[in-house]
Amino acid sequence: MSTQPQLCHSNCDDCPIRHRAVCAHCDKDELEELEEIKYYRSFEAGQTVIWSGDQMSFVGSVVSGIATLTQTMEDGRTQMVGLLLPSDFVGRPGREGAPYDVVATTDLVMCCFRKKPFEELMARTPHIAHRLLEMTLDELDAAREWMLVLGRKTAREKIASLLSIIARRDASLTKRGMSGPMVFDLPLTREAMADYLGLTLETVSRQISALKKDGVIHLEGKRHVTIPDMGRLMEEAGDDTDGGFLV
Amino acid sequence: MSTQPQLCHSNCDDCPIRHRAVCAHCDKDELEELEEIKYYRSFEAGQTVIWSGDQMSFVGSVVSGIATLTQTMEDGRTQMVGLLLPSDFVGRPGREGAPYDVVATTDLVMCCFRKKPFEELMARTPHIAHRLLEMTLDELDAAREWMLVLGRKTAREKIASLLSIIARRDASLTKRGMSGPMVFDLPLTREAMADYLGLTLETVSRQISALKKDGVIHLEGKRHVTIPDMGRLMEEAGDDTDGGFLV
DNA sequence: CGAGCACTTGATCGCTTTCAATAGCTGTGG
DNA sequence: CCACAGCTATTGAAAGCGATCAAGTGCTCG
Repeated sequence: MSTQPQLCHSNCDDCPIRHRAVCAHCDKDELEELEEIKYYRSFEAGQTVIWSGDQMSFVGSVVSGIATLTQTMEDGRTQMVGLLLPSDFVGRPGREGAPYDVVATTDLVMCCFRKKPFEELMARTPHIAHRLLEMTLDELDAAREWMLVLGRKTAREKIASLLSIIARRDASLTKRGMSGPMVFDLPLTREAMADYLGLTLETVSRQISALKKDGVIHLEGKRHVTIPDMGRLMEEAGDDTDGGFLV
Repeated sequence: MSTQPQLCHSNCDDCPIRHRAVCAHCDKDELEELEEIKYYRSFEAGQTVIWSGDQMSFVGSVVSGIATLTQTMEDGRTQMVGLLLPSDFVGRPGREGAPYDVVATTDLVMCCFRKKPFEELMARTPHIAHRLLEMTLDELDAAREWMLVLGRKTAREKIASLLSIIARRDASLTKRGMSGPMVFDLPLTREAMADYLGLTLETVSRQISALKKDGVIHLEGKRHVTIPDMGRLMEEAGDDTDGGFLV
């Protein structure tokens, strides 16, 4: 919170999220228009990117790092409602205020577009509007999957679900497959996992210990996870063990 | 389940959802194109409109009645993930299979478009694509609000939240304001409410009784609700009591 | 009048929360 | 180098809330 966001610069050609972000379908001309209204911002782990209720002056994509969307009740209870990974889009064209807090949970780089020009560009660029619709539909699917987790799964199933989501995303980013053991680092604290799953951090800790004791996962330190058998984990999550291998 | 869907016909000009549905921004020409690929279908209360996993041959709008989107786990636990009211859109252009069961909870009339032609039309009709993006963003907001309810609210707060959502929607449909007592009929069974809120139907019943005993709501029969003080209900829901009066 | 359905209410159980203590790690300063 | 603060995480014990199991009510329809 004490340091200012830092500015840096980069090029769309060697952008790591070029083919997955909101600009994925853009051709050369469209990309040039985007370049004119774009700028990069960096945030440190823990920094708040956008405060709920604030006016939003920009929209943009996560380039690297992880951010969360959270809602807070008056008495302090909080629920995470979005987990933003590289290529995910932040902001809602056509809306004024930000409805949720956006917080960087790791060091974060964002590719930002000034909101007004972006909206105008979108109005005359079907490639962007179309891609944004696609991405919004994906987010809606993820939110609905998440609702099943929140509403109907046990604490143990919730943890297993979250681990399997992170494992699959990690596999798709690093392009390792889903056969054989999967290894990754948890990008979230126990408290953030609790906010994701509608649990307390104590319950998260207990269930992770239990999964470890039962051999469903292995832990090195607090964050480094190995999953020896992905099918086993998905059974624990209460998910179909078959199908769903394309991410 | 025993009867077939019935077909009927109507005109866009006197369509009750003309100004709110996916076609809201369409001009005369666009509307004519839509008319060519549109047809109406009726469903009886309890009928399944779309089975999860099926190919979808159409997309469309709810004209009248109420439908639900639900997910089911292998062991039978179910979670409602969408509540479809008049003007809401069903289906996802660009996707093949249906990810959720769509069930009519009341008698239902839908305005359907054949999927393939609709997708083609959408590709060259920004008005439609733009409106669909707007509606999808609204749905995403609703889903995220819902996630807070599922993850962090008590049973009593969940019931109060659902009642306040239904009350507000009813007020916006019937164009009565939110001042003074609000009166409406519950469109959901106790079981459907439980599926919506991630509770059991017994808990729903108990909490409704409790809210009634405490004078937060009045009941005539099982379904007819009067809310003497909307502010009080919103306090019970754990929501901000101020602001948020535009629906 | 009885079957079926939606709903209510009661008693008990058990999972998750709450409260509390402790461990392990990192960075700071005497 | 060690003491200590601050943070994250683990673990234990007890309490509470919602689930489960089980009757029972009231209504509609045949």
